[in-house]
Amino acid sequence: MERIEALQAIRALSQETRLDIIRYLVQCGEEGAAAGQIGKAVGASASRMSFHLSALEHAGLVSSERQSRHIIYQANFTSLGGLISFLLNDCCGNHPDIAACCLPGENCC
Amino acid sequence: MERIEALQAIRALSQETRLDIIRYLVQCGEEGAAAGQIGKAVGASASRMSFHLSALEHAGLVSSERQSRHIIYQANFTSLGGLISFLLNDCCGNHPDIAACCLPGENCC
DNA sequence: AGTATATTTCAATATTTCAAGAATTATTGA
DNA sequence: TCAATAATTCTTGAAATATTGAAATATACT
Repeated sequence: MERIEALQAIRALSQETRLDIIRYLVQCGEEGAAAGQIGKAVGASASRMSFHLSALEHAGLVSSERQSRHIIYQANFTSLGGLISFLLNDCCGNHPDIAACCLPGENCC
Repeated sequence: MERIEALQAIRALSQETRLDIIRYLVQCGEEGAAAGQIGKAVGASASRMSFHLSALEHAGLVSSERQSRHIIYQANFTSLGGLISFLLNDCCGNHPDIAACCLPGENCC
């Protein structure tokens, strides 16, 4: 993930409700969850959910798919992994305190 | 790192100049760099630097120390590592796409 | 067609954040 | 003490962001 893309992902995560949405969607895994269900989980109104989910989708951190009346959102694990790799490599590269946490030879070290 | 602390760190990183500052300070390592030197590196005025460095310090991502007329800033690698661990564990916990990047048994998996 | 459900869109408002420049503080050395 | 350097603080205004509630859209069911 490149600097600008990473910045957009970080911006998207930098808001409490949106961070909670991601944390919840990660727990939901591949199955994802409907907007209303996520809203209940994080305690936000429908219009707020729509606003924040759209921001997350725009940043590439979630994807969506309509299923009848519901719109199902899923965490984008590839993007999340890319963001973490950016922070590890480009942003914190090679510092022992941080690199110790990764496998050598993997894309994140 | 806990949720609120992580959120503050993410907010601090969510601005282009501040992200550049961290990237530069990480390159500088333990030695750190003076505010003016960082400002030259990232192309920001003195008052902007002061504003952004103070935000980063408040979030715990950098520390500072006066050395004669200069104030030397250093990246806080412990905090950066904590943020990455938070994203890996709490935020993206156990998903294979992401967990594959870490050592099993380490604090981040 | 009519009603209920799920979600998005829109407009208004409030809040936060950023940038620019002037003024201020701290330190050093002549 | 005075001048120079380094950095911070303060003020102002502009821009971006978040919240609320009402209205609109899409889908499903009867």
